[in-house]
Amino acid sequence: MSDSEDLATPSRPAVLEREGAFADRDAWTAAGWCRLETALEVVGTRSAMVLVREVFYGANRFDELVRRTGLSEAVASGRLKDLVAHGLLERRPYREPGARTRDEYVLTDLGSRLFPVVVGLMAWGEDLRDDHRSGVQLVHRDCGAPLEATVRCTAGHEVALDHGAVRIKDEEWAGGARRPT
Amino acid sequence: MSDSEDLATPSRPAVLEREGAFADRDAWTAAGWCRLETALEVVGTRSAMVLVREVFYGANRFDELVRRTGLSEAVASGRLKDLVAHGLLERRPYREPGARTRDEYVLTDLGSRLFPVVVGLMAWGEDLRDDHRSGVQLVHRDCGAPLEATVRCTAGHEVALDHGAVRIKDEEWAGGARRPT
DNA sequence: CTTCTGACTTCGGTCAACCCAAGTCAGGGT
DNA sequence: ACCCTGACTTGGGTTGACCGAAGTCAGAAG
Repeated sequence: MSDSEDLATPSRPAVLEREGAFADRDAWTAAGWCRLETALEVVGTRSAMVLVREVFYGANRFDELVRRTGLSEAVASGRLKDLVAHGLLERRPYREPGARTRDEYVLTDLGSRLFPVVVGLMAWGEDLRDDHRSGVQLVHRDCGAPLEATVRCTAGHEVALDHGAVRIKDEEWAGGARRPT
Repeated sequence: MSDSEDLATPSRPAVLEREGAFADRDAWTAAGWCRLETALEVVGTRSAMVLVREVFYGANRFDELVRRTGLSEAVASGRLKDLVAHGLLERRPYREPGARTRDEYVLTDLGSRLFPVVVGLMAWGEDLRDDHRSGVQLVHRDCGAPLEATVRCTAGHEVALDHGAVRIKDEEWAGGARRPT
């Protein structure tokens, strides 16, 4: 399809292909539908992300999380509540010898599934600054090579951007509603 | 209960191992160092993310981006400027027959490297809502299977959370500074 | 019982991220 | 020359994300 205008001709970077109803540029707005926004409501803030990061790094206690994230206690406290409420973290009691029992925050399964996102953002942050030398690095424990996030399909193929496609999940069902939340 | 103070024993979810100077919980604060924060300064807002998403979906023009993201023109305009300034997007002129030349926004290489992050967030958003039926779906164009983001090392091994480690990239160099930002 | 300490909560206050509505501005069409 | 349209910009206002400092509160130590 020679795009009516000549705009498809010059080296245009690869993007996702639109399939089905999604192909019609105006029939659909991903606005309220895309789960990206759902995700961002929970982890779209700096405080949420750095807290999650620190939990990945093995910090679990309130004071440790506050100190290592640099957040204020108020924000840390509030955000931790959110993260627990949304099921990313779980509060569980612990007790140091000679101290009263307290709660620590540990990753749930849902929380740990953010791993690719965290890795992806860190890797991209390096690209952004073009700084692959300073800062903190994630590596494979076994072989020492740095980590990166990749995209693949559930069938196991690695998928580059120009081999991906977007579509509406359940067109039948969605067709009726035709409206974001 | 056995898990009063022997807090490492009970089923504790996997996290990253801390290596080198990073092993000392107090010697280091990732605060200003972690590139996660660098990344979030640029794409940490909802507006930035949804714009990037729409560009991945093949929207390039201002009005289209505004309409499909649901952002106000003012926010879209400002954010697009940021994204161009940071090198995620590139402005390039186009012209429809019988209209004056305008600019459209296309992904740069840097921008397209956010692909795993976008996929990861979308997949995680589904887990969060436990809704794998409605909304928009990314699939492998060739085989139709849904996409997911995974973590692996540059040597090609797939890396689960409990096989990853954190460390300071250049301890020699960083040791002198010992301070964020 | 009192003290101490870690984990919060509450209280101002700032700044950034949005919104809607109403301009402005540039260039092709007529 | 004038109009129209798409791409912004500006203005006014709300909300949400943060901060620092000052409480509160529960329970082990003394």
